[in-house]
Formats: sequence, structure tokens, C-alpha cells
Amino acid sequence: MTRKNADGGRSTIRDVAARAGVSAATVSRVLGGVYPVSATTRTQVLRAVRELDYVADARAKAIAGAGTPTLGFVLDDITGPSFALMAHGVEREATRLGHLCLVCSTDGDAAHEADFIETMRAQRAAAVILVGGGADTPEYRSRTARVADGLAAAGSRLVLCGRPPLDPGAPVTVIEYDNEGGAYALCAHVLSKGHRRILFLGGKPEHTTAQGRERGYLAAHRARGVETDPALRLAGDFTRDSGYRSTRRALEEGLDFTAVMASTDMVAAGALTALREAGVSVPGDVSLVGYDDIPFARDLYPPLTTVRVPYEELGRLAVRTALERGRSAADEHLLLGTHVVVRDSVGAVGGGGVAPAG
Amino acid sequence: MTRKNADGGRSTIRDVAARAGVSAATVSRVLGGVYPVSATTRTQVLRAVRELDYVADARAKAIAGAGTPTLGFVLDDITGPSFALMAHGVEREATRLGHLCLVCSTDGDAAHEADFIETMRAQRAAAVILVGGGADTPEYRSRTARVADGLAAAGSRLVLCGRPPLDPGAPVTVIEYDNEGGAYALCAHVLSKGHRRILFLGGKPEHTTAQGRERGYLAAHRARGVETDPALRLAGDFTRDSGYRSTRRALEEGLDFTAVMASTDMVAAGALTALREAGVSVPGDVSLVGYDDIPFARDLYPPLTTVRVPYEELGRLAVRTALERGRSAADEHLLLGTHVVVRDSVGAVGGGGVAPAG
DNA sequence: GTGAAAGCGCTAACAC
DNA sequence: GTGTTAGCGCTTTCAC
Repeated sequence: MTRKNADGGRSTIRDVAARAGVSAATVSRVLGGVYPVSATTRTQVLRAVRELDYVADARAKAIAGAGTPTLGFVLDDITGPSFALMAHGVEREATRLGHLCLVCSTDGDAAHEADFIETMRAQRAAAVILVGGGADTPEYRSRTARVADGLAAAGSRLVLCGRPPLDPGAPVTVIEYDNEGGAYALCAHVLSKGHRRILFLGGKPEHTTAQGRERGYLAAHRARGVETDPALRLAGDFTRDSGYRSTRRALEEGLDFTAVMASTDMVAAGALTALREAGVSVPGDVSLVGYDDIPFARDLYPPLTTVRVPYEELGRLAVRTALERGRSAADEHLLLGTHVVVRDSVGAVGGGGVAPAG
Repeated sequence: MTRKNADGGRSTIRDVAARAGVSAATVSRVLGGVYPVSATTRTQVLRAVRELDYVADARAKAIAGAGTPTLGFVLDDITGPSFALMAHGVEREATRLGHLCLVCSTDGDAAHEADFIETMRAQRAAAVILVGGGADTPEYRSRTARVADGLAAAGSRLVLCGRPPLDPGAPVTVIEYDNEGGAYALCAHVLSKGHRRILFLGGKPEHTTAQGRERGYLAAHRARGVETDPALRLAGDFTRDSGYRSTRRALEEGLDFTAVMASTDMVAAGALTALREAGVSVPGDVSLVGYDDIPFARDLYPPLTTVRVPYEELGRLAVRTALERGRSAADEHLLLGTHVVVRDSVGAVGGGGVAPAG
């Protein structure tokens, strides 16, 4: 059994050097790879490394100038399928590019988020990626701009993913996907089937992602010249439970609608269960659509018509953009397209809806 | 606007010291918190820190002896709902305990996993947590034991979560949940409804989690004195697609069964869709059960009867055990219980099954 | 209470 | 080729 040096602690480069009968610098060189070293020395050093089971301290390397660059990734909730997908993309791309990736899920807690960003700064992260909508308040803008400045001044970079963009000039990279466009197309599809009273299950009113999707809903109606009923737009959040509760309440209150457009597939899942429990058939009585196209969407019954968002791709892109961006401090802004994927949860109107017409 | 020191780079403790007109040691002390410093000095230092927007380099701190401890978390696929849940638990508990958490998803690639563990060692992580089953081969045991030794020698610790345990004596903490027991109870439930030909959708044959669940399936049959048909046990993996494909094939081949027991909720989701596409009603014609109780399970139609595994709790526990363990190098072994949650996907036999009775 | 100096584990000139 | 000497940015004796 290979044992460590006497004190049982980790061994240092000097221990290796001593055992191999060379200087620390030499050890560093053979481990470094490219520097010319004589074959015999190299062999000896390598043997010592093996015998001591030596692994260089990454922090020390980092501080000395070498070292693996790091990257921070912050999301609301790693448990949400769409963000998990993104996390996957981020993680893959980061390691592909030789970066370490620190992940933090904040549970929507702003303080936690701030803490983590600070930590990333302390780690001298090459970039920190923030994902997930949020409120676009003046406080948000100034706070985030400050963060962006701080990061930029430290040679790092802030990437906003699906988040409210900042005022022009702020040193951030923002990558968005088209919430309004996707929702517009989706809603147009539903309208084209003859639906005129579409229940919209939104998110938190101040949440920009939710807003974008709602704008799409509204715009599609406007384009078709059909009026929207404010009573049909319900706030909530992006969870399954929110969809369930809102739908239940809508049903109990006797709201009149023939379709529901959920702001998220998770919300749609909850809505579907609520509908089913109430004996409402989908899409027979009521049609249903979601947003995100999470893997599960097609296993729902009926398979859910929804909007595909390229989350994993988004994650990869965020990393690549943040890391490979030219040295320009200019802010960049990317908008990824989305498209609706039609499955079986939308039917032509006529089946009835849930309430007696007018 | 607060600007950095001249070169635009990050400022160091010396920059702060200079600006505050004190020594670096003093800055370190006021930032450290507890050391006695005069009120005026403290104020000045703090002001300098603010003006310079100074954030101490975590790597340098770490190397100097202070610094935030780190913890590594490795999983197959962060996209899988159950592991995402665990990741959440791990992440929460780690930050609660003041640890940084590095997450890596390996996509089942052993080399990637080895790399990451090496990285964690280089980061001098306090512990590394490995989750997800795998093959319990001699190679696995010796390789992992070596890793455990290396980590232990470096003052760190390996935690195996739902992974094949090592030979006794290896310095690891293993936390398992009861696959066999859960599967046994679940299968017993299905059998109690009169089912006698239950299709088992397993995982990779060498995968210990899959094996445990299969053992439970077998044991439940044995306990009831019902014979099992090997043709009814299909291998696959833990994905939704695998469940879909296997079920489809079983149907095409005219396999005779009245229930399907999927080794995972994801697999069950795929199976459900395949069944539905074939016009087989669940649970009318065929009953279906899963394993994991992922959040989505109840939004499937019919709501899925499954086994609840406390994944998030598991993650928290892994962190706590790894970090708060006494200084004893003894190996620990925890086994978490599971329980079946009955929903509506199992019916009494009689509806028929999918093939003409023998 | 505060500063000077040593040192954490490593890399990178700069000699020879 | 290889060793010596400086650092990297921080903390922590040890003096004063």
C-alpha cells in the first residue's frame, strides 16, 4: 500500500522533489508537461508522484498563475426540468472547455444569489451565468449593473440568461429565448382551432418570462381581432402546484373557457390533473398547451402541445459566449428562437368547454 | 463610479492597505472579523474596501489556511428528476454548512468521473459524494477503494450514495436506500390485486440499483408462491425512451402480461405512452407501477403508483454524514427506507391483459 | 493595536 | 537540463 509522508497529510511538491532527488521546480516542470526534462529525471519524478499519490493543489496553482479557470452558474431551482437541462448544457460545455463549474440553486432567494455571486468573485471565476426570469425593477437593474461592473472590473463577466436585460452599456452578455414569439405562435395555433376563450395561467406578474409569454398571448388575440377577457388571465408561479390550484379555482368559479394556455409545461401538468379530476376531458372539452417542451411533455395524456425552448443549447451557448468572447467589453445580446411542437392536447372548438355558453 | 486600481485588474489586500494607510495584516484582521482592531482603523479599512470594491481571493485564503471548504458532488445525469432532487438536497445542505459545492454530471462516463474526482482532490475537497448505481465489478471495487484511500489519506472522504458498497474496511461512507425492500412491497401490492404475469422493465443487468429492484420483484413472487417467467424480465436503462421501446417490443412480440413494473418512473412514463399508443388501457387492461416517486408521477394518467425514495433528504444526509462525521476513519453504512405510494395505475386483474390467455 | 516577516504550495523568470 | 530565487495573495506568528 502506498502511504503518504509521515504526518498523514497530503504531500507537497517538495515531498515529491525530495523523494525524487530533484528540485521542486523540476517536479513542476515534468508535471507541467511541455518543458524539456531529461528522460531519467522524468521517470524518477513520476515514480515519486505515484508512490506518494501526489496531486497538486489546484488553489496554489491558481494563485501562482496556472490553474483551471472556473465558472459559476446560478439558477432558481435545479429541480425544475428546464433549468436542469440548461445546467446540463452549461456543465458539459464548461468541462469541454476545460473549466470547472460551480452550480448554485438559490430557491429564488435574492440574498442567497448575492452571496453566491460574491463567492464566485472570490474564486476569480471567469464568468458567472445567471438564469431564470425575475422582476425587472429599478432595484434589479441597478443592483445587477453593479454586479456586472464589479465582475467586469475584476476581469470576469456576467451572463444573463432568460433574464431581464440591463440598460445598454452595462458590461453583460444577455442571451434570451423568444418568450413572446413562442407564445404568440402557440396562441395563434389555439385560436386557429376556433377557441375564443383561452384561460392564461401566468406566472408572477413581475416575472419577465411570464410577462413575455403573456404578451404573446395578448398579441395573438389582437392579431386575430379577438378580444381578451382580463378575468381569464390568472397569476401564479411556474410550479406544477400553481397550475393545479389555479385551474381548480377557475373551475370552481365557473369561469368560461374552452382552452388553457399554461405558461410552463409544469403548470400545464398541474392544470391537466385538475381538469381530469373535475371530469373535464382534454382536449374533448378543453384544450391545453404548455411551454418549454420538457421531456415529460410527450408522456402526459394527451401528449402536450407546447413550445420548444432549446435549453441545453442555451446553456452551452451561454458558456461559449462568456468564455470565447473577444476581449471587447461591449455588451452582447442574443435572442434564440423557439417553435411550437404540436401534439394532441389541442382540439377544435365545439366539444363544449367547461361552462354553459354565456 | 468606484474604480479599481490603475491597471484595471482586481485589487489586492495591499491595495486596500495602502489606501487605508495601514498594513496588509491589519486589513486581514478587520476582514477576519474577530481580532481586536481600533474603531477608527476598522472604519478606514472598510471604506477602502468599499471604494476599491475589494473581494479577497478565496484561493489565496484557502492556501493560507483560512478559506471555505469545498465539497464535490458527482452524478450520472443532472437531467434525471430523481438525481436533480438529490443535487438540490446536497447543494442546500452544503451551503447551509458553509461549504462550496462543485457539481459534475458525468453522463455515465467513467473517465469523466475519474477526472472529476481527481479535480476534487486537487481542490482539497472536504468530501466527494458519488451517486447513482453502477456495475459492482471487481474493477469497480478496487478502483473505488483506491480512490477512497487516496481521498482519506488526503484528509478527505468518499461518500457512496445508492452505489455498490465496497469491501469492509474501505474508508467510505455509504448511504443506500432500500431498492429491494421497496420493490418487494410494490410488487406484493401488484400481486395482491391478482396479477400473475408482471412484465419487469429493468435496467442494465450489471447496474446494482436495477438488480436490487429486480430482486425485490423476484422475492415478492417467491413469497406468494407464484412462479416468474424469465421472458417477462427485460433489460434496458433508466430512461423514458428505454421504457417506451421495451414496452413496444413486448407488445409486438405478443408477450402475455397483465401488469408492468418499471424500474423507474421515467421508464414507466415511456411504458405508459407505448401502452397508450397501442390502445391498451391502464389500468383497465394492464396495470403499471414505477419507482422513485418523482414529482411528475402524479400528473401522469393514470396517476402512477410508485415507491417513494427520499432523494432530497438523501442528499442532505450525505452531506451531513460526510462533513460532521466524527474523526473516526471507520466506515459507516446507512440504509434509508422507502415506501410505496398508491395511486391509480393498478387495477384488479380481470380486465384482461394484452394477450389472449395462454 | 499594529507592523514586519515568514510561510501556505505552487510557477516562472533567471542563472549556470 | 536543472537548481535558485522570487513572487502569487493571503494569514499568522512574533515583536513592539
